[in-house]
Amino acid sequence: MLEMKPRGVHTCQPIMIDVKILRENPELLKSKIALKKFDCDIDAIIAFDEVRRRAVAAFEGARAAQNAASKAMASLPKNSPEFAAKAAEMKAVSAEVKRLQAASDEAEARWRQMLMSVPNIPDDSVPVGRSDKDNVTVSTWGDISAVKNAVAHWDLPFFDRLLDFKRGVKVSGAGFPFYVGDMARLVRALLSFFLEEARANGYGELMCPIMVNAASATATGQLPDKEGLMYCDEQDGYYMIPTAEVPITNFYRDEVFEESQLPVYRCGYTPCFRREAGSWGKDVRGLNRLHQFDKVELVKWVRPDTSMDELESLRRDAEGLLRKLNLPYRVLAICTGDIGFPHAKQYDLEVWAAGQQKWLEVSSCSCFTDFQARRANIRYRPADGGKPRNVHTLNGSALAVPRVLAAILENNVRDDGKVEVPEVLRRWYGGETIG
RNA sequence: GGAGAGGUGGCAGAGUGGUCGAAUGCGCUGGUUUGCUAAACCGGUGUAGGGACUAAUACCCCUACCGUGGGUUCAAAUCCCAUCCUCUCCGCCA
Repeated sequence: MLEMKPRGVHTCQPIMIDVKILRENPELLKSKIALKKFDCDIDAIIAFDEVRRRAVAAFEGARAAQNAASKAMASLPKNSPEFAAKAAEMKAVSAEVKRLQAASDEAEARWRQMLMSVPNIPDDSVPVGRSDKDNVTVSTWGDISAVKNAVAHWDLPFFDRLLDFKRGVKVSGAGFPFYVGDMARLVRALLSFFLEEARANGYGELMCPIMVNAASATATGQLPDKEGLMYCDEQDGYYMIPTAEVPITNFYRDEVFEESQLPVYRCGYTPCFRREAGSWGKDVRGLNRLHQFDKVELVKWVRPDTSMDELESLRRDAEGLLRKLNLPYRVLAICTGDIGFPHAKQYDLEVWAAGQQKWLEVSSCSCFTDFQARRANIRYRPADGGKPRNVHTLNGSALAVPRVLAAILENNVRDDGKVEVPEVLRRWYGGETIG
């Protein structure tokens, strides 16, 4: 593990799940979590909660006594023998309090660490399953049999000219291609289209830092376990973002909304960086899997009772892009065994790449309920004036550029070998074909 | 990169070892007064954890929190060290 210089303020509430559920309904929690693929010993955590509470109570009791004695001392004359005697007597008490405090702190730290290992509870509507084989196709759009002249995008005659992987390797390394000329313009057109659609759907745009501190990466769940996913700058303690979800979600870290402000929608375009060590070997060709790619991300902060509806509308917002691009796609409801650690529910959108005869994931729309909001300490104050509660957060790609680009290139080959650029992009692209 | 100043409650801003979770002002909020509004006056107004009691995330008790982490001390907002951040000046720079 890397030793990183700490950066940014530490969020002081890294409690991953609602402790109440843990205490009051452990069996339910256990059964729900068992549906996911993560190891997590709820019984051990509950048992340790008792240990922790005893340690905390012991320390706090001792500290209370010490504080009381201290207050009494404050009113004694400083040079009096009583004062000296009391001070001497309190030395032993002080040492004991320190010992109890250390024990309490240690228990607290270990407990938090244990809670970190508890994944989010899958929503009841999530299909039960063990692996990606059990994901459920909930809808399909477009006619994949209507595609003519389909070619894998890397076999297109202009591929090497407009997508320069070779020079990318020279300049950076594998997985860092250059988009050249018209292709660069097409990427820009896609990004403009995605952002304008997001704006029309009510998402306020952010241009984000693409390097973040450890506190941010922890809040969205990349740390502590997945640092291998990210490139990082050890010298200054920065991480290259794997998705705009990280800076955008952290935009409101440690903040409290008024209930009347919710829901809040934001979007942002960023390059995304993925080390993805060890995952190579398949999808190595072309645009399917890159170390750097461009993506527009949508993020929502919503009232808890609305989050599942918000997930549906988020998904529709992402789907709308594929429809307007006229690209066939399907929607998968990710099953309990394949769903991510912080996810309560997740849909993946997969576009049909006719040349490869493959479905490529271009979006993942997820509801995290209050899981990320707890880590990131994002709350709202209820309109009735009650205590602040955690919001629910959601996010979805809309969309990831390279695979959408691959699908456009593979599905729209004309008889003359050029690729027809979707109508909705021409406003920015400034032409009808590429190639 | 160099020099200096500073980080305190929603905001402004006191506080340099002991009833300080923290003066005061503003804001917000409840009330009194008042043709209405305003003013004036009185009161309330942070978060988290633990305990007790509960229908309760309400009341009560305790603990912690004055950027963050550590140290000194019987006792730390206050002293020491480290660190992050902000501001001003200089340098460098798209």
